[in-house]
Amino acid sequence: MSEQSNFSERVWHIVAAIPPGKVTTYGDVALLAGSPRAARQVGGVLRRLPAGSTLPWFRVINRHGRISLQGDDLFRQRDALEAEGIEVSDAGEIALDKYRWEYDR
DNA sequence: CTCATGACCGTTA
DNA sequence: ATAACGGCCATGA
Repeated sequence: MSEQSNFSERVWHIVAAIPPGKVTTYGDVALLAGSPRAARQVGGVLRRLPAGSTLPWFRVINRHGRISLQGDDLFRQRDALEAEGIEVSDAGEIALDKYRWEYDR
């Protein structure tokens, strides 16, 4: 009965399920949301999150294991990840092999 | 309805 | 390793 009506809602549910200390990619979220080619739109959804949202948007990075954001947003995402034990280089690189979230079920 | 945008990705060089 | 290019497609104006 939990049929999600639209892409944005599916993205919200998936991102909300990423456990602390883990990350996933835009492409993986798109895949789980049922639109394998809509990785770009995942970023669009996260960019338009309502102010005050508690969604852990910072646990989504790109396929290279790098933070896609620039400038101040890059620093904020890096700090949020480091705060839960994820190692991030100054350039914004994360070891996907080590921190990638495996969705099962 | 059309059009522009873009927190992406795979391929190619 | 980096960079350019084209395709992709949900969203908002």
